[in-house]
Amino acid sequence: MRDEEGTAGLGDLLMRFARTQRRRWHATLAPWDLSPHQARALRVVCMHDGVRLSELADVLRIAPRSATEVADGLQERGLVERSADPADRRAVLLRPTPEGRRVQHEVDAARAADSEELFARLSAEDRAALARILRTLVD
Amino acid sequence: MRDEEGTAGLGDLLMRFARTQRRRWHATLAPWDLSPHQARALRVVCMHDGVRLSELADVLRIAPRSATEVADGLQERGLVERSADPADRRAVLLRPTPEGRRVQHEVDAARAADSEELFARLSAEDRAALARILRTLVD
DNA sequence: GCAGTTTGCTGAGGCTACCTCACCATGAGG
DNA sequence: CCTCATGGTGAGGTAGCCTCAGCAAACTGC
Repeated sequence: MRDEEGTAGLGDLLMRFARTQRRRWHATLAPWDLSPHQARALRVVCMHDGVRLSELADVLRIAPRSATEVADGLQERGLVERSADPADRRAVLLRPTPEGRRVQHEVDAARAADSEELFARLSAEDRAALARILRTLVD
Repeated sequence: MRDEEGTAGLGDLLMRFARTQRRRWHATLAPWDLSPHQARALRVVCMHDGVRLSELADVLRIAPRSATEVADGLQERGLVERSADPADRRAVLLRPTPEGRRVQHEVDAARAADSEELFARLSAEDRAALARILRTLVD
């Protein structure tokens, strides 16, 4: 464009690659029939081992009501279970089931493998540079 | 994670930043009440000046039926108009209206400004490196 | 030419993933 | 206690996709 290779081009490039990556992630998730949000939620639940719905909503950046639905989906598949929060009887704690943990590990491995494949064409230096630059941007 | 800083971390970083960028783009678009797809479509229509719905569907990577809806949205706002393709009377050519061109320029400028702000913390070298690396990945 | 197939668009209808609003139960602070 | 804030959920709505069927126009082979 008439942009002498400015930041707009950078943004486009990034968006474009992110789209590819998202598409691939979606495909990676297909065997387990999980949506990206569900996979992220499962991950969070497995990490913290006992997550409130409101926290989940916060992490996923969706409305609390929508977190209920994500949790429903995972619970239907038997990957998490709702339990009472001993500290607050209003709250619901999401905990992973053994099956949930298993699936989470599988998904994690699949994702890592796919990521590896995706970034394979990059040299070690470029990976390091990319990581450094992205960290600067995310800060 | 237990990933000795492998590519999974890279993918996460990228996704995370892409999310930020997407959110910002969405916010940038708010004044014109356009969806990302509509903005992309408007851009394509302005670029090529005469785009078939099927081409649009192709570029946006959505089903042809959905391209009709995107076009409907832009037409309702008076940004594009449907005209007959002289070469194929089945086809519909999307053309920008003067208003459409105006809006497209404004959106483009807003996007460039936002992008500039977003990447401001990067040195010129880092921008160049990022662009090079992303181009490698996109190839 | 002209039947048969393909192509370009769109109406109808459905799904998913969001949302807001209203509600209930519980907790926290005068 | 009485009020107000908070955590989750039922009800109901919307946006943006999809598939499928249908129609008109364009190709294709005989």
